[in-house]
Amino acid sequence: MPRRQEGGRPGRARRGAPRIGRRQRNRTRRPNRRLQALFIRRLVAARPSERDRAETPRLRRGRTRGPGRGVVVGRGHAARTARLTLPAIPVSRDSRAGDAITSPTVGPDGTESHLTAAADCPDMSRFAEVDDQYEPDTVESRVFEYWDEADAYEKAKRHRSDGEEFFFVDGPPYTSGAAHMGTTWNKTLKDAYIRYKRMCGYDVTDRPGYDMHGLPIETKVEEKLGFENKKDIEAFGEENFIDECKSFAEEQLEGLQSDFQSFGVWMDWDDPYKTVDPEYMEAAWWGFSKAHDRGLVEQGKRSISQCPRCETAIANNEVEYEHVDDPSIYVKFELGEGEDEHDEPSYLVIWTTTPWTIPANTFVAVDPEATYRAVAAERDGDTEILYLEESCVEDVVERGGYDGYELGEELPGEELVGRRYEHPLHEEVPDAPDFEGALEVYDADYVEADRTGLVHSAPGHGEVDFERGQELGLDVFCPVGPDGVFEDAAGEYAGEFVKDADDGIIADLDRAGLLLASEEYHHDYGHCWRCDTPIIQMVTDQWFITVTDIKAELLANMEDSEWYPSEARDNRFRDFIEDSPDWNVSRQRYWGIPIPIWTPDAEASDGDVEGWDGDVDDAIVVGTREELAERVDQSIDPESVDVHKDTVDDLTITEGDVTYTRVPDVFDVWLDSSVASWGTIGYPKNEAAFERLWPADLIMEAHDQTRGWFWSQLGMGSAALDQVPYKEVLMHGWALAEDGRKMSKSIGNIVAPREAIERHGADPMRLFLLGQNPQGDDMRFSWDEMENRERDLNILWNVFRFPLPYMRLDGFDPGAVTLDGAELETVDEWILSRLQSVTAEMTDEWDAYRQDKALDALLGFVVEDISRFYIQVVRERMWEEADSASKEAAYATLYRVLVETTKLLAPYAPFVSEEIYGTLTGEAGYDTVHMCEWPEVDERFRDPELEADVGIVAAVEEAGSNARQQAERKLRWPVKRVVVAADDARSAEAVDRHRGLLRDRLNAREIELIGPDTDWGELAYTARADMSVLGPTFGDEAGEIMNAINAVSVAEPTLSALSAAVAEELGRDVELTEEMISFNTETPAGIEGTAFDVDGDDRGVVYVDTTLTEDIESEGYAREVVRRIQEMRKELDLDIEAEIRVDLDIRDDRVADLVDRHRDLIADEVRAAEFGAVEDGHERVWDVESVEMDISIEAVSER
RNA sequence: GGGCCAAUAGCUCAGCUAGGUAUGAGCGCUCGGCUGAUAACCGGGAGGUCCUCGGUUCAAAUCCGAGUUGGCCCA
Repeated sequence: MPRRQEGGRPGRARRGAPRIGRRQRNRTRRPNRRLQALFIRRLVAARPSERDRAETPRLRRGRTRGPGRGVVVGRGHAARTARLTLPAIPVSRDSRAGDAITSPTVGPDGTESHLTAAADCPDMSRFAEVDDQYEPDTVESRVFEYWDEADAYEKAKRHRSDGEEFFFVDGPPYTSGAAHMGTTWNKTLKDAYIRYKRMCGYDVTDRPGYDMHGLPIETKVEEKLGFENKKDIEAFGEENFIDECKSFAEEQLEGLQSDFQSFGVWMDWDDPYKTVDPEYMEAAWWGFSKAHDRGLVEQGKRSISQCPRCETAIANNEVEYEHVDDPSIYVKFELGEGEDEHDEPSYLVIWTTTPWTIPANTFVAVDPEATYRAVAAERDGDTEILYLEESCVEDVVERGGYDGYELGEELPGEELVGRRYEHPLHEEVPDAPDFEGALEVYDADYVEADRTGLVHSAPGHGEVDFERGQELGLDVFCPVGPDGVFEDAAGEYAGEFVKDADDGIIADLDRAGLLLASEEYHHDYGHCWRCDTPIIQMVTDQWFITVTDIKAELLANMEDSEWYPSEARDNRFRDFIEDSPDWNVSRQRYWGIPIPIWTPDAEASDGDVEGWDGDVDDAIVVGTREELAERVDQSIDPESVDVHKDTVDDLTITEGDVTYTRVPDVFDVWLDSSVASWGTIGYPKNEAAFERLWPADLIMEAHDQTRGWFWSQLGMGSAALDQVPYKEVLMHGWALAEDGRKMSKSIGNIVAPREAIERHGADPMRLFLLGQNPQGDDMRFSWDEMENRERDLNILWNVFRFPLPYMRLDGFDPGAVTLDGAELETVDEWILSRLQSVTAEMTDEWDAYRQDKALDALLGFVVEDISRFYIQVVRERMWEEADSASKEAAYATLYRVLVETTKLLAPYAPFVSEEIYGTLTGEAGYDTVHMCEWPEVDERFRDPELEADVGIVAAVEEAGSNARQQAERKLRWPVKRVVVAADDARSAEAVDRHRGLLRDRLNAREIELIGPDTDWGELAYTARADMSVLGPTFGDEAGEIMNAINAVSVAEPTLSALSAAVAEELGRDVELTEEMISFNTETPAGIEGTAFDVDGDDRGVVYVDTTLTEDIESEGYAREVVRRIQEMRKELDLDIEAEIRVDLDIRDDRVADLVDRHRDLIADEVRAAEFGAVEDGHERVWDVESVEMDISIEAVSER
């Protein structure tokens, strides 16, 4: 398969070129002895021209080491460079070259022909030497470069261009700051699922998006330019300011783009959708105009959160709550004459933390159901009547510093309703509400029996006050301007910033004798999320999409989307929809999509025209740039016009006598992203794509988007198209810091993805992130876990590089030596079956959006099955020098397993997968592993019975190792026999079938099997109680009986024997049944035994007979000697093939004699040319099983 | 202040929907083994108030209630 057939640039394609940029290592790589032997043997036969090439690996040994980690050149990677120089073999997209191993071809010369000498192999780059150690950064650098050279992303994408389309929509991150761990998790998930879907054959839409408008950027730019408020912006000029915002947003975008690319996200980085592009802005206009067509747009007064610095409404979810100290005042509102029976002055007592809202007080609210008391409170001989909710009386009187009080009449809240009172600040604020209906007590459902039980209500400010005021038909009085400064209507307070006016208001109330108590209150108060200014509630004119009118539709549409996890949709999301108010989409700012509404303007019109009366039917809502160009008085080009505020504000529309001017507001930035599902495909301009793709197949974001993007899309989609714009939602959590709290600057616990990549690499970071449950739960960041993932990949790396030297030397050709022709052995069949099971499990998990569980299965397979079992068992077969069917089968099996594993890993760790895949497949594979098909289960290799067998055998082996250790018999010493007492036929069967395997693994001379129906002599038995049976039967006594059953031991495993023993233990008889107990065997003396279990179920016992015989001792000691000599060879840093002379002095004649019997074995293993006196060699005295051995060695060549 | 979610070994988490001895998993730690993948691999061991307090039950990590801490959302 071609990889950039124009080849490498000069000078970089030489095989064996010095490698730079690798970490310094102490160890040097030594070719192993068998490899040396092979070389020597083959060199003899090789022609001179071939010899040069065959020697290449030797030359590499002295390779230059580069500087430390971090400086990466990566040109020297043998696989890559070789690939680049080789002639290209064109491969059509359908040729499925990567699957050659599944559709085997037989070599032209029959099965023997593939084992050619390395020098003859045309494709030696395959199975090329790789780094000893997995180093993420060098792998990643090489792969980045390779992707670039090979156009890997484009190829992978093009490869699926005929596939079924899958419309993924990227939720656009906001372009401020750099990528943090949460965004990183999000993008990594997206990347993984896109890769997975591609591997499954889909043509996936992968256009990334960026949210680039809005107040956050405005405030950053204001900061940069040193602006204080809107007046500075006006002085600077709107156009200039918008330009600044645009370039700032673009700058931020670049930072994000490179961050996302740094951890291998493959999206269409050359063509992201940007909410600031005219084409995208048009999508918002279009959606809004559709909502207008349905009558869902209106202008109206609403109580909103206003940032007085930014001078705009901000969304509730843009309000951040912070701890602050505010005034906490109790104020007496004097009842009017004749409003009650008392002669003393009477007051309604209210409590507030916002004294500045008192000028706008319009009514007092009570709970009609609650009980109120008239309280005669006395101070300095004066008595006054206070009306309070009864549970609040004591507290208020105490705060008021009264000398004493008497409880007067008791009355339900509804009896207070209708009473009139005087405005407490009517002197300071002459315009204060006193209109019809004002200054009265009303009932309201927001009243609680808290503080005083009476609530000061100002419909010009508070949200609930406003709503109740509307219901009651009360006028709205709000004497505050958008900048938070009191206007003229505020009387004496005019010109003062509201918060600054608090003290004066409190003083005035005090002077009027209306201040009952004044304290400080520590609580959470809303602040502007951008500039940290305390927000104020006030009523202003805003534009709304009246989503409350289509609430039923929203709920019904919501049901059309599938959520993972599903509870999120049915709880949080539904709740939010049900409670959501109309959507305020207007902002009184600059950097946003201008609201496309033009209203009749008396001043701009010729002749006698009235201005707009607020009826939205009289307004013009423009839906597209085309329409704009057609309707406006000025001449503009719809293709090129930028529709930002500075441009469109100058455009007018004239129809008949009436000239319309644009409403100056811009959209709430949440509206921008709400149209992403059609904005990203260029709708309304690009209708074809919309028809084909919309709605989105999948979106995935964190749970904060329930109230954000999940909601805004549903609202906008429903308003514009009466449909939910997405089919599936994967809702993940937040990235928390190691301490379990959210990452935040103030706490200083932020971990940037860059830091994680530097410390452990992008693949390990991705593995960590993708190993987290993606459904709803928050993720707890952990350096430890990331290190573990790096270690997992290191194991994979070792597994992958282990067979390479052998395959390379033998010229293994996976195209010729296939599984179908191979004489598979049991372990081969087993690992292939495991591969099928893991593939099946992973596919299920991916499809259920639990890629984390799929990853667990994969890593378990790599670590447990391949590394700890298969490789261990198969090593000897690979060491064989001669060609053999067994070796071929091992090669073919391991090759298949590794390639498939790499594919399964590809969505998680795209870098290391690429390198492994490239090295394994060479020219025969796809240009990138990410073009591969997701592995399918090959039923031919699936053998659940065999998997169960080996599971049992592995359990027996583990137990055997345990028993060996208890007997203090090292694996180096053979044991006479291993007895397996199987509890069930299935276990016996498995052991019987795999005796040979067990014998090897346990270094036993013999495996003896005791079937389930046979007792083995000299065994005692213990019982284990089943609490689920004991509990219901014995109730209170169950625990005690359980302990007794577990404690006793009997000679035979029968109920009667046990009953007797338990009765004795307990001191009384209990009636036991078979169901209550299960018997376990107990180790007899002299022989060590350990129970083995499969998935927690005991299946039998393994006994290791460690009786020594001369034969065993002889081999055991000999191997001890070998081991010591090998150790000493290492200490001398001898080459593997270097021959030595050994001087062996064993200070025990019997042992010396035993060892001597294995002289040949020792000589062979340690490459001893001779035994004899060593005078000036390396000498050590060892203690082997309490026998002193004096060993000296020296290299013979040194003499 | 309200809604939703979480809390289990030093770390990251299973187990909780259908209550039944926490032989929990991986990693880490520790002791031992292996030593031709060796910064790999294998075995043993230590390590838990299952956040707290109540309740239901013969029996609660699991079900119920209250609280604590953390997270998200909303005020």
